[in-house]
Parts: sequence; structure tokens; C-alpha cells
Amino acid sequence: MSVTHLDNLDKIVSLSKARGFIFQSSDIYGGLGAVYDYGPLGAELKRNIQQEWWKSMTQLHDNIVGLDAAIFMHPRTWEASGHVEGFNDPMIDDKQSNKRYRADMLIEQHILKLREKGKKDKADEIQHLLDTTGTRKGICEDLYEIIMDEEIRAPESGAFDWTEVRQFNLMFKTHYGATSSGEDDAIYLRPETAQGIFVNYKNVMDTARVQVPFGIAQIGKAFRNEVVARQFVFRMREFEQMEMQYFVEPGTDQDEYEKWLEARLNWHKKMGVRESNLRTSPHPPDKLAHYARAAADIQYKYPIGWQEVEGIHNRTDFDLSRHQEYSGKKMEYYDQQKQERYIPYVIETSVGLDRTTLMILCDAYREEEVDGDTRTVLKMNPKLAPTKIGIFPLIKKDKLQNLAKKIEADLRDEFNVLYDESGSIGKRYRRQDEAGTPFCVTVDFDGVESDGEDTVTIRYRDDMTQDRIPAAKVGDFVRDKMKNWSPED
RNA sequence: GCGGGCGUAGCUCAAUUGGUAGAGCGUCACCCUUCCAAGGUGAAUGUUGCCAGUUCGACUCUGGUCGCCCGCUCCA
Repeated sequence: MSVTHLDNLDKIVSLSKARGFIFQSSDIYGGLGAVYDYGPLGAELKRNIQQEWWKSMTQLHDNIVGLDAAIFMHPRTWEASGHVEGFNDPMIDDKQSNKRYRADMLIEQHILKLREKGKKDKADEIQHLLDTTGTRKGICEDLYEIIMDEEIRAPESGAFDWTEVRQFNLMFKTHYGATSSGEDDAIYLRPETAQGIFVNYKNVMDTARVQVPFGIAQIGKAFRNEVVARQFVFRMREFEQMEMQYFVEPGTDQDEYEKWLEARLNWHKKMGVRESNLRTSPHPPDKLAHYARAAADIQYKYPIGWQEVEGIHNRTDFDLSRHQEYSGKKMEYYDQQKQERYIPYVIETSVGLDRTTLMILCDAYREEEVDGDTRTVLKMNPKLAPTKIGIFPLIKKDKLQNLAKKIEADLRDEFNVLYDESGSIGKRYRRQDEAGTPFCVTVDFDGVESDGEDTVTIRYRDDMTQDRIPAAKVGDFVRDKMKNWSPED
């Protein structure tokens, strides 16, 4: 059996659509860019991943609690977080130095220089042009024209090699209130879930009886107007994050950061992703986000290359300090033992649920040669599989159907099962292979005609072998096999 | 955002110089069938991405628009 190497996402996209994992949004209207819907199998898969994450974060840690904050937040939140400032300005890049500047600031500096040189008329003229930007073509175009006409050079490199002026509106804006229309009522769809945690930090501390170090975990949607949103569910405009913010004592932050980076990498391995397809990748200091002291990606080797599936950040006390400043509410923690007051540092683990789902699909995907035919199979961790057990009568005969339906009824409460009696048995197996169903139980004549207890065959997705087991033991058997599953190469 | 390519049934594709759409696979039903998609019979599905124009007539020509792919750019 050969290992399947995927060069791109085509096969995954096709299978996702054909089997009902993932569809493009609003397909019948021609689709909506960079937005996708999860179909019946995808919804189950995604939910299973969520549950595994939630359990590993909350249930397995006595000092991490859950939260479910709203998508809408007070607009001041995004001023405090730095998103409004950073996401809404007309920016221009110097191609020589790759430095980015606010286009309007460049022009103001230019005006200032002119005044210093005594060129008052010229300065006034440009000031007027700047004040009336947006009235000629558009804000970006007008600013660009001034920079071009005045041959304004980059402050640091001295180069005159600009990109166009672009408005960075990463946040989706909408109106709050049914009768609203004006700018006053603008509200944002959150661009990250983290702020929902930070603004509830005090509430949680006051009610959940937690002590530093402690964490708050949350799963939820976030929205970003990406400049370039492509590559299936890898980069979407509406996506789901699974985040945990861990509040620690300053000074212990670097240790905790290292600890969580390793813990999170291990989680991905535990989900059944092959170790050779996972790695961590620290961000170089000059590429860190404004709030971070240290950061690393957990990357997966997608068909489109090594890409970030999760980010671990040391956010320092940036967010809590800013919220303290903007809200006027104390964000300090009082350590009774040490009799110290401080604003905790925050270690963030933030994993993309959609990216994880895509990773699981990619890592599971195989095409194998079986008797000159190609078998497409998703060898994913049984815990994550949308359907756990396919249950079939070998052929449509009452005797076989009755037992198969009885087994189905017995297992349905505990497992996601699927009963199928159409077509040949081989076809039913292969159909379940494509859905990633790890076990198929078939009722045959040997089983029901034997004296004593009924037996069935159980067929394994990964190697297509079978065992004959008592019909009453299917549940026990599956439970055991699920626990002992490990990925193959 | 820029440049290039593409857009016909769920999927892969076909339709002679413009004459109002077909096949295979898949799906569904029935029959057959004692374990790995390949038996038989039958059925459903398309305003040819969308809108407009040229034309007696457009899947086929033109423009716009939406979406997808590749490259560049971007990713605070």
C-alpha cells in the first residue's frame, strides 16, 4: 500500500463536497467567497474535535474554566485591544524597506517640513488637499496622488518606491440597534475571541474561586476581512477559534509559555495526526505582534505546505493593562500568600477549529491500491470519526435484517451508527471508508444460523481485516479498539 | 488589490462553421447477490454561474458581474 501524497487541496475539496463534509457557502447563489458550511459529516467531525479540545482543556485541568462570550462587544473593547487603531487606517508600504506607514501621517510630516523651510503657500495647498481627501476619487486614491505628486519619500530608506494606499479594514462593522444607520452606532464582529475572555477576567475571578495560575477556555466564531482569503477552509472570513488564556504570575510567564507550547503540540499528536507532519516554529522577535513577548506556531504539513494551525503567545500584561486603562476598572490580582498585587501575564493558546478539521481530513486521507482498484479511505482517529459503526445485513433477508436492526438499536444511544442494506456489501464498506467510519458490523448466515449466541463480523477500516465476535459484544469491542487506536504511517 | 486561467447534471467531461444539451461515474427504486465499489431493469436532476448586448436563433460571439485556481502582493 502506498502512502498518498497530496500536492494540493483538490482531492480534499472534492471528497468534502461529495460526502457532505464541507460545502461552499450559498452555493446555489454562486457561492460567497472564503465562507464555507459544514455538511452532515463535517458537522459531526467538527463537533468531535471541539469536544476533545474542550475536555482536554477544562475537564482535565482543575484550574481552567470555560466561558462563552458574545460575538458583539462594547466598541471600546477594540480600542483597548489595539484593533481599531491598527485595522482602520490608510496604509502604504515602502517596497524597499518593507516598512508600512500611515499615508496621512506621511503627508502631514511632509507639510511640517515645508513649513520649516518657510514654504507656507505650498504647505497650505497640500494641507487643503489632505483635508479634502475622499472628495476627489476615494480616500486611498487621493492620498496616493498627493504622495506621488509631491514625491514624498520613505522616512527611513529615503526610497520613492511605494505600493498603493490601502485601507485596512480587517474588522467587520455593522450597526447596533434596529433603527440605526449612523456611524455612532457602529459595532464590530469580534476579530478574535480572546477579548471576550479578558473582559470577563474579573467576573471569572470573582465567581469561579480560581487562583493564579488559572485559565479560561472558550470556543467561538471570529470574523476578519482578510485581504486575501483563499485555500478552502484554511483562511476564511468567518472562522472558529478554540482559545485558552492562561493567567500567570509575572516572571513565570516564560516557563508557562514553554510548557503550553509542548502541551498543545502533544494534543495534536493525541488526536492522531502523524508526528512527522507536525512541528513548532517560533516567531522571530521582529515579527511579533504588538502585544506579544514571545510567540510560536504549531504547524501542520498541509498539502499547501507547512502552515500554522495553532499559535502560542506570551501576551504579557498588555491586554489586561489596556483594559484597566480604558475601562477604569482594576485588573490586578492580589496574591494572599505573598501579599503582592500585580496584573497577571497571559499565555495564550489559540487553535483554529476549521484549520484543525482540515488538518484531520488531510492527515487521514489515503488512496490505496486494492486488487487493481483504488480505495479512498479516511484513516482518522475513531474518536473523531463522524460515524463510528456501520451496521449491515449481508443481504436483504429478514433473518439478517432483524438482527442487524437490533444491534443498531442497542448501540444507537452510545455510538453514532449507520444502518445500510443497499447495494453490494463491498460497496457499503467502501462508502464508509470515505466517510472515515472505523468499524463495520455485518450480519451473515453463519452468525445467525449457528447454535447458541449470534455472532457477526466486525471489519476494520484501516486494514480491511475482520474478526468474528458475539453480536452482544460489539459495543465492548468497539470501545476497546477505539481506546487502543494509533495512526499508521 | 494586480496579472493570467477557468466556470455545461452531485463528479469527470462531450455538443460539428452560433440552430434551444448528451455520456460515464455517482444517487434513488426494484430484481439479483452468502463479505470488499465493476450483474439486470428503470428513474430523477441542468433557466449551460449570473445579468445584459449582438442575432431570426447563443452553451458556442461581446461586455459586465459573481465564484474558483495559479503567480505576485499582503498577513500589525
